[in-house]
Amino acid sequence: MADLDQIDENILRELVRDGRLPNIQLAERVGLSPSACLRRVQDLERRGIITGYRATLDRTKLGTGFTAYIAVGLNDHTKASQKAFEAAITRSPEVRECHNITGTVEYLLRIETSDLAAYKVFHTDVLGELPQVHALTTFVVMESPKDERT
Amino acid sequence: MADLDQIDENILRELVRDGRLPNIQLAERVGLSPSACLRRVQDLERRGIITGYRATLDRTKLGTGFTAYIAVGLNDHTKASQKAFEAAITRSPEVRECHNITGTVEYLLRIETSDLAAYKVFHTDVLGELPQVHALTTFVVMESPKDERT
DNA sequence: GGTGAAAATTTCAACAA
DNA sequence: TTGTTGAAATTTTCACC
Repeated sequence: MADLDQIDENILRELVRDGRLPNIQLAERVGLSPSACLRRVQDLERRGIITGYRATLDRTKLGTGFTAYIAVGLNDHTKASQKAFEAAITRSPEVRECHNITGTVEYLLRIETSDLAAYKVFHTDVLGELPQVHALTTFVVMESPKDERT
Repeated sequence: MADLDQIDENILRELVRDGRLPNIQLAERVGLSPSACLRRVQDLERRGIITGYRATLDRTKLGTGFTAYIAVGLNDHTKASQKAFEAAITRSPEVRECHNITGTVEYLLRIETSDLAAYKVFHTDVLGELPQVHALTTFVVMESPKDERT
């Protein structure tokens, strides 16, 4: 699986916190020379443990300030229904995440749109039109006190 | 609000895709000189549009293969309760996201732990001990057919 | 894992459109 | 205001110990 020592874990923690931390400073924080540190980082990348680096944006300052989660219940639990639903979901850019969950409903979706009006269009014209969908419960995100989505 | 031109949007798109893209290459892709490009990136950072950079990890290769969402209802809706709850949540590394939502409950949390046993410990010993918490509903993530968390 | 040096990049002051 | 040039400061990278 992984097999990481304490230093590797420290490296990951620092890079998740700041993906642009200069290798020199990273080395200092984890107690290695820059070259040894770089070698470890490159190893972590090569092994697929670090999958990439991303800038994180404040989406409220861009157009896409509206976020909601939707719990979706399907009419039945057949594989065919699930596949059809997932296929439709995958095509919709408003859907940023789709999780198949345990519980009273089958799916939890994260939706991002420019505003409530755009959300309503998606809710009605896209989700409302899917024959597999039985119940929709919307939770509008008002604030995110913590958000460490990677 | 934002007021971004096409070049800014291109910069953001590239940096979300690869937060470590060297400024020289970024400049080339958006059609600017390196220094003009750097100035724009620094502006975007200063204006809070770029909020940071993160390494993204393959968590299945680490120990943290268990993911669940929890809907949390509080006893009351006072600001004090919310602040106390959010403070406790922020300290817990298992909590990767905390969203304040509309609906029958107040919060939706995303929890990541190594396995179900660790999750149970968190559920009982951390969340169960918070005096503000009234109701907890767990949704275990079985699969994520789409996941574009940034 | 460390050292040291070459290659590459970031950064910024001065200048131009 | 926005972009460019050029050079110094910093960082990355790698062969060798």
